[in-house]
Amino acid sequence: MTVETAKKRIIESGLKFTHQRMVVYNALQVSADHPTAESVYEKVKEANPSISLGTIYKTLENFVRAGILKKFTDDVGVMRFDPMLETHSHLYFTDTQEIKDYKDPGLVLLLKKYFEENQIDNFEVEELSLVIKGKTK
Amino acid sequence: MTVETAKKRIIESGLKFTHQRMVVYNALQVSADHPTAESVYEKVKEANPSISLGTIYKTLENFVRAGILKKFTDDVGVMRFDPMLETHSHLYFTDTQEIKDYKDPGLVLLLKKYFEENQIDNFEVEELSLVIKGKTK
DNA sequence: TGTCAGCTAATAATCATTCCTATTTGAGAA
DNA sequence: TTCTCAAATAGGAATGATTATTAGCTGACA
Ligand SMILES: [Mn+2]
Ligand SMILES: [Mn+2]
Ligand SMILES: [Zn+2]
Ligand SMILES: [Zn+2]
Repeated sequence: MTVETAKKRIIESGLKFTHQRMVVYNALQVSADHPTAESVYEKVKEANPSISLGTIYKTLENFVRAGILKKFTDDVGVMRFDPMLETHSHLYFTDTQEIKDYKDPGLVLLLKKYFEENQIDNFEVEELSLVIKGKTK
Repeated sequence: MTVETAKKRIIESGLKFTHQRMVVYNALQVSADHPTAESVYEKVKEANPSISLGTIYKTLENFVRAGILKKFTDDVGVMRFDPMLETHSHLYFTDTQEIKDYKDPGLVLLLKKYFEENQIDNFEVEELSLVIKGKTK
């Protein structure tokens, strides 16, 4: 079932279906955190020892271009890949280094409304993202 | 005058005053953009050809630790140094690659208030920063 | 069954940043 | 003023993440 879903998703995004793409796809769907290319590599390599790190990078990049994943650069400059496509913010845990999703439609609306009412001179807002740093309470 | 101000600022931050520190300090005070270590190096090297890139990095880092500068990682993962110490946001110009300051106390209050009223489960917010991407209108 | 465009593995190259170390500098002690 | 020593610097090597290159492989399709 997971295999079929993955296959379907990959093919309908316009990419050819391959074993490597499937395992990378699945690794991301089950990940709660926001894995780096390196951590996807480590995970995938367990069952697929011959896969190369370059393929991981290229596959992730292809998925981003195809709209299957998003990517962002974390606060130390490392690329993170994110299977959640809807607009959301990230919580940076300064104690554990985790990055968790924070989805809040109310906040999105609030910000959108704010910038509609308070235009910035000579600037057209295209994308807003809030970086939230803090720690476990 | 600039020299004396720089000297004063560096010494009162607890650092020894050196020529290298002065020129790096001044390069940042006059910069409108948010320079990288490399761009500070290029600028400073004109009048100080023997300064080394390692010294630029170390000096900038010392200034950050001393509270004279702030630093952040831009959207492609490169370190940026910022002489504006007060809380503010950054406008990322997707067309020109510029990063400009956007200071808006109203927005800061709005966000602060929002997160006081809408607590996040098991998370204590320490720092909020809004990344604003867009282009010249 | 043969072809060919697209994939992949392996490895080299790049880029930003940090580390290392021999040498220099300069503030304070004598 | 001269001496001394910790701190600072220059220059280059090392590191880590990412991208580029390329030769060989694979699988859909004629
Ligand atoms: Mn790095
Ligand atoms: Mn990098
Ligand atoms: Zn996310
Ligand atoms: Zn700024």
